Amino acid sequence: MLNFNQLRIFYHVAKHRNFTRAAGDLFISQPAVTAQMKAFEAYCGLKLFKKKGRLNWLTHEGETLFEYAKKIFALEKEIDDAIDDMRELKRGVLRIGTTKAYARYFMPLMLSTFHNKYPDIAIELNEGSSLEMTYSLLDFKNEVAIIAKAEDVSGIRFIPFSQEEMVVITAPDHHLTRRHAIFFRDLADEPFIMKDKGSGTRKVVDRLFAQSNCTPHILMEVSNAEFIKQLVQRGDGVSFLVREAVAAELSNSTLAVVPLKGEKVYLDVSIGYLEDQHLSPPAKAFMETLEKLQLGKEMTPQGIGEIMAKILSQQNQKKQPL
Amino acid sequence: MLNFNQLRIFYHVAKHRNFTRAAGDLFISQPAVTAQMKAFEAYCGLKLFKKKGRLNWLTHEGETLFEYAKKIFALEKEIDDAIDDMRELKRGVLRIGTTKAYARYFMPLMLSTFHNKYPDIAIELNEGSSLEMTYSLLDFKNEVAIIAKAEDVSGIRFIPFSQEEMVVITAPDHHLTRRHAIFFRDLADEPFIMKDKGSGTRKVVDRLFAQSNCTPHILMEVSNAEFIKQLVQRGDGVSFLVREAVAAELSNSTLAVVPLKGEKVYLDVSIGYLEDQHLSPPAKAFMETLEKLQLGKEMTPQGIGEIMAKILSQQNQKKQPL
DNA sequence: TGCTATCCATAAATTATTCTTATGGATCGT
DNA sequence: ACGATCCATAAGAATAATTTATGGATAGCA
Repeated sequence: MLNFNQLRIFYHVAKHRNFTRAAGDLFISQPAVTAQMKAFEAYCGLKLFKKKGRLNWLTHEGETLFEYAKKIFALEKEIDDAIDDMRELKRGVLRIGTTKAYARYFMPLMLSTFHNKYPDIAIELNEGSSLEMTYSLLDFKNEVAIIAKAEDVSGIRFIPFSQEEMVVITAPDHHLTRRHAIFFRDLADEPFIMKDKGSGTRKVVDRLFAQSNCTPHILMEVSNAEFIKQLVQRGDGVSFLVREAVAAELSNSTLAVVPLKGEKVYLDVSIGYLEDQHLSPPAKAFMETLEKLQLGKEMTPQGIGEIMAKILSQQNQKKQPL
Repeated sequence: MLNFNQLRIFYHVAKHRNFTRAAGDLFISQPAVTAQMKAFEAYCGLKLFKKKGRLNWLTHEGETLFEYAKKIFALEKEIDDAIDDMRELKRGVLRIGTTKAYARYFMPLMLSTFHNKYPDIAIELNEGSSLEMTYSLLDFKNEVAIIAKAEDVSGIRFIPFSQEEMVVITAPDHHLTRRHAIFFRDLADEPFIMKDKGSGTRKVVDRLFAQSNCTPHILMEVSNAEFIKQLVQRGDGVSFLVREAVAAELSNSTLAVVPLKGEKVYLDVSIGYLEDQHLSPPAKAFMETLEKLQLGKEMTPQGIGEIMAKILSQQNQKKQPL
């Protein structure tokens, strides 16, 4: 088996055609070089040097090996650089999983913040239901998941990130739209467009119906929030979604929100990652970035809207001093 | 400094995604692998593996390093192959120096014999005067020189290879041509075409004139034997050359030979190489090839003509059993 | 020609590295 | 729950690499 230590010493000897200077390069003593070169020639079964007086030449065989050694140690430098880059976040991949809604509504800003700070880290954003994304952590497809914590899964740690207000949505001309505020149980009387199983939204809705001791009249079970919005808009039924997801429709009044009596309902958004796995440097950096966004987090629920505002103000602060 | 031992172990671990099998590959114990991988991760400052139960995965960083490791160890294999090839004479260079006359008259056959036996060794044939070729050994331009031993040079060993008969050449219609035999001193009366200094032929001629107590009447001093032959052919003078060099002209009678009274004169052809330098495998193989050609060498002078005949008969012997 | 500086070789001792043995803990399939 | 598989840990052993000290050879220089 080729001894790379000997090859390295050979490389320096060949470079200088001088044992003593090679020793200097490598911060070892000259006899060490002599010994290793003797061993290397013995391993090869070839004479690699010719000595004329105090001049040192390479044999043709030595020259051949020198060419290879150059390639090897050029590659070694590449490797060392790659290691440094990965450690210093000048290279790497951040694999995040999230739901379609999150991907659409607030991951872009979140990721652009991260990308601003670590421009050399490639971002891989995967979408799926909260549950799918939770499992994607377990088989290492993603390192971080930004999802509604659907249920406790052993091995995964969730830390709360934001709380999204959830609202009853109706068509603008829906009969409920005229009401000032309703009870959640009132929704049991309406055709309800239900989000698919596996989503955090569904979990909240199920819980609320259960707490209200009634069962929804489910018109349809849909995974795609965009589709839900269209159905509601057509007046086929009502639904219950994260406010942020209908922000555009509310501002142009294609959808309406009916206030609920009592406390506001929130969807807890968490950041999940594997409990006893080290996070990769990019993932660690991402988590730190997120933590900073929450630095001034008050006790009051904080939605992505406020977080986004914070991000934007931070970016402005950064730009001003320049 | 990157530890190639660790990289090698990492490479095998990554290949199998299994520490124990890597240990098996390398004929070391599994704890050795564990220890080295721990050290390697510490060196990199990066987690390289993820472990899920008994399954082992590479992190993205690990995958990146694995790609590099593959390149490194592919190169290592190339190096090992190159070393083997060079040792087994499947690769290499034979650098020979010789005189123009030799290069023309008998190196081709000699080298084709060698090339037959070692088809993968490249042959580099350099030409120059005997003296130049002797010095070319000293500065490592050539490893072996086939020349007339011009003079003792410290550090170079000469071993006799062949003895070439030297003959007086004249134009077919020259007045000497009619003589049955002449004394060497008779040549002092003729315009003599002298070979240049530094050649073995010149040395013999000088010696013979000195022994005959006379000085030649030098018409011209020429380095090129072909030119000498032309001058002699024109009848401008006589000269004294190796018989083998004028074989073609003798057979078609464009030149004539005048026999010398007394013993025949020979030019000693030697093989020179550096005394205390190891010969490269190709050079060693070449020397052995030459030695075999002389195996049945008798005490009588043996010229290249006889050696060539021997080579040819050996080649024929080889061909017949097939 | 001898002096000196440079450079490589050698030998013995030391230090560093790598590996082994022995053992234990975790996981997974049956 | 049991055995098989696989990795981790620790202590000691084996191996490899290096150092120090010294000597010999060569070449430049006085």
